[in-house]
Amino acid sequence: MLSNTHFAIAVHVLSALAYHEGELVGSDYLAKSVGTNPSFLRGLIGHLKEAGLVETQMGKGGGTRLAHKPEAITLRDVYLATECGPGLKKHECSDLSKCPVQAGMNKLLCDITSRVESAVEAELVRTTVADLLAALKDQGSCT
Amino acid sequence: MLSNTHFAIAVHVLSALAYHEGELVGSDYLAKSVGTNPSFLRGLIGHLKEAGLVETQMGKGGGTRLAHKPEAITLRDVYLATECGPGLKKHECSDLSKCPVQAGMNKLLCDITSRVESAVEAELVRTTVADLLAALKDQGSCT
DNA sequence: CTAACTGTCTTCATCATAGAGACAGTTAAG
DNA sequence: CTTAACTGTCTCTATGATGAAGACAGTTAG
Repeated sequence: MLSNTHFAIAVHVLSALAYHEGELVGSDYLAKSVGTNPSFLRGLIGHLKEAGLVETQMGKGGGTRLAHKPEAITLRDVYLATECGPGLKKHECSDLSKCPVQAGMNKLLCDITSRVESAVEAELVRTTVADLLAALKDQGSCT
Repeated sequence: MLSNTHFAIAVHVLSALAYHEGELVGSDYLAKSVGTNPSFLRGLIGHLKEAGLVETQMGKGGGTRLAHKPEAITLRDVYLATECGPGLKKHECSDLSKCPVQAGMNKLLCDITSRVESAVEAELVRTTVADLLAALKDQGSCT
């Protein structure tokens, strides 16, 4: 989890949108800013939209903007929006083996993973997009 | 992070070793038990050995055993042993872009990742291999 | 009507990963 | 001493996931 590139890109996109708060930003601009291609980005933005983090408008002059104030969007939201499905690699224990350790291992790993998942979310919920933007501005990266 | 299959397999291996505590267990047996191939497993065991979690003995009758009591091995140890290097996908922001959000984003993402990393480790340190083994036995998976 | 977008599909190249086999080095047992 | 049974470490290969890129229908402002 979080190894997913999507999360990083989504954070980047949302920060960019927060920077241009209120405006509709095109996927071409965003793609260039983030360093990926518009098509891929539109797919990702679709997920953010499903999660209710952004709004899009089609047609000429269309684009994407935040659906809420930057203060109201936490990185946990971004994480849940991008980390589609239960992130855990299943590791499918084949139940064929006779090893006694085998049988219950899957359940155990699931438990561990979900506890870790919770810990990750608990950490991420502490940061909002507004925090990121403030940090960026503090760094003086705005020329 | 934790998306790594290695972690799950390592947990499985260490549980198996804990079950056979004291004995030297061969990589063939372990591979069959865990459901992977001996060669790959020997590589993984090499990492666990480097991390001081297990001891190996070469030659006839050789194999692997835990280097410490199961109570003394936490999942954090396993995590650090298997998750080689800084698990974060870099996402290499190209500094060519003019977008003001661009420049400081990398550093920000690194900060976030390392905080998440700490949270993960803090959760994992709460569970030991002994806990896993006890849970497995409780489940009655030992026939 | 046209230009400028999004949303969605398909195709392609790339890369990480694990499976598998091979082989030298090591050790116990006879 | 010889043999058998291991580990440690290669290499090769098949597979799957991933993102880049392009195409195109649908939508909307002017």
